[in-house]
Amino acid sequence: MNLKELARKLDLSPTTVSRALNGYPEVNEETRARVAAAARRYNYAPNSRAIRLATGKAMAIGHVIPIAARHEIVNPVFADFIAGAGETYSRSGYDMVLTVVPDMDEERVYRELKARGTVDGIILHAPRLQDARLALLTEIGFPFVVHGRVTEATLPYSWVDVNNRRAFLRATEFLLDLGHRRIGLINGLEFMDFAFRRRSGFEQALAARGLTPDPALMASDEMTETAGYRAASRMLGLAAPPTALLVSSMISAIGARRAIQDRGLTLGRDVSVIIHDDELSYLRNGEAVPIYTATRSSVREAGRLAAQMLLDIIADPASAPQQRLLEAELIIGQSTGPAPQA
Amino acid sequence: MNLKELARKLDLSPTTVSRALNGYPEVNEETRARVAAAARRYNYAPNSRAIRLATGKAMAIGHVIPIAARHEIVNPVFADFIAGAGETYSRSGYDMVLTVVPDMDEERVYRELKARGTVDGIILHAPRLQDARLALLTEIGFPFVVHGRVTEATLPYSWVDVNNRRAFLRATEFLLDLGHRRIGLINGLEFMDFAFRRRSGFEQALAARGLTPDPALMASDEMTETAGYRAASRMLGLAAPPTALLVSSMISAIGARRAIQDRGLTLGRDVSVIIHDDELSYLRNGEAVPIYTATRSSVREAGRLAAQMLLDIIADPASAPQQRLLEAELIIGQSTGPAPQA
DNA sequence: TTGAAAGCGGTACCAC
DNA sequence: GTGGTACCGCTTTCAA
Repeated sequence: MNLKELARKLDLSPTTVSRALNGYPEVNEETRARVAAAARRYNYAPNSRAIRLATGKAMAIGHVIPIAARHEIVNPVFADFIAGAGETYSRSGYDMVLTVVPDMDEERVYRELKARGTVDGIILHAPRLQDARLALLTEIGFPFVVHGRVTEATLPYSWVDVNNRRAFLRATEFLLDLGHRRIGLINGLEFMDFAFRRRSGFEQALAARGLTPDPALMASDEMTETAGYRAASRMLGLAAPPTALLVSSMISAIGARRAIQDRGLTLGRDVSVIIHDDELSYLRNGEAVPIYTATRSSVREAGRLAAQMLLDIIADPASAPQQRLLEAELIIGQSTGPAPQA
Repeated sequence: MNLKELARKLDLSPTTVSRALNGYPEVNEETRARVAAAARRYNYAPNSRAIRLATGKAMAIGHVIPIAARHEIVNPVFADFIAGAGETYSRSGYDMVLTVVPDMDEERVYRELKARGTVDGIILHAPRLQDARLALLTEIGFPFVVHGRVTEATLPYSWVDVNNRRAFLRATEFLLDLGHRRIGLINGLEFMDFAFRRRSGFEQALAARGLTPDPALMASDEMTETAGYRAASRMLGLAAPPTALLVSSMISAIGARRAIQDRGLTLGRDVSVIIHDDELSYLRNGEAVPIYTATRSSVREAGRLAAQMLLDIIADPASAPQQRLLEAELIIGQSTGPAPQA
């Protein structure tokens, strides 16, 4: 059933039917009611391909995942962000198009996405400290919002980010307050902007107490279980091992825990662990546990916001750039961390 | 730049330009070369909205995630499947549309997806033991492939699945061979088809040795850290606690590990753990660890296959239904499991 | 308040 | 081998 057929059944013109269905004011209310009833009766739904061609809008937003960051898609942070964005889109009648691109021809993909008009705008994931995509998208005039920030950007741009620096600053301070002096940082790849910021928060907290970060107690690698295991294992094998670990992702933290176990150490006695990007709700019930920070619900909220921001910018390009910094929902449980060694 | 403009520049008709670009044989090769050059020069890319309207194809596949299974999106299994499917789509010029639907109006969503022609077909995720969506999609004639199976289906349908039953059967056998007799199963919600199959494999292995499954040693809940913690904690507190745990997801396994620790037990000495849905590559390097099973790469392959299967079915509906069962890539590490108690 | 008709940017059939 | 033209199913002036 399409518009023309429906109009014929009603003995009306397609124009009027279209107007009635789309809430135009000039339609006789009685007519509108008849049309609405018929539409329901015949299960009419407007063809989205036709609407898109006629209006020149794609009614879709692209989420582009560089394949280099493919493990990224498995990252709960990414998934939560997507879930949040999806809520916004479905409320606004937009589709969410997921594109996985081999990073060799990233530029071609973005250019084509624009030229073919598949999507109206883009959410950029996994930004680097400096990221060529900003300039490209700005140049071709493609609306976009970055999930995260690009520290070394030279152009204004829109972004939504969680305050990674502060989250790690506070977590580090917390450990310092407990008396820890040798804290290991197991971080993501630090050409990624978020990882860079996390380290900066970590170092800032140490510096504020007059401490110099020990390079041996800092690791930067993919946030996989393997990498977490290796990093933790190496640090714990040092002559002066860390008494606490600050881990940048839940996945690496699994590896870190395993490393602790393999060395015959006990979490919460020999080592405290802080996990970022994690949410263990049972910890909220007041059970004795190590400390941790959580951002997962913040990230979902970031997804909702970023999507809405992009829709707003598409509706009114003059409103760009917009920025929004969310505080990480930092939750610190009751600590059973070790008495720090002298 | 659109087709008409490009044609004008070349002093050719839109028809010829279209044919040249789309590889029709009747075009003069010299002409084709000229057209190709101009297209590149002017950065021409055909408008996908126009193509879609003209051809009546959406060139897009929908992946629908029931919001009830929203944590599902965070599940590595889901993400890997998506990543695999994405590879297939980008090779075939298809888009992947992710739709998160509140399960209240699931039916409406599917009907509209069909009526509006947003996508050419659907991949169905998170199927239940019996799932009304099969009948609905079949009735409205919407091509689809299920990621997983629907045990109590009454209609033929297409699916791609990983052999969950066998994976859990083998894992259980492995533990039995080690001498374990009290094995705890921490499973997902068993109205979900995959979870049902996993339990069935578990029970089948026990039955083959004349053992009766102990209800106290079986848990079925969401695959969250919280649930994993609770289930493991409960089982370990029994008068006759399990000497090994078989856990259905990496996330629940984190909780299970934490429960083991909280009770002062040691993994690999007091308790063995098997994780499904997990891939710990460092375990492959021969380090002494408990046992585990892995399906993650199988799942990515499943995603590739399911996408391809759907594209084939769309191209030739007569080829449906198609089915494909993949064996889980079962990896069993060197065990450090406990000597089972008498 | 309603309708006729011209697009939107391609595809594909039919002539030449 | 190339071009003319009628769609695809809507939206959106412009007239009535």
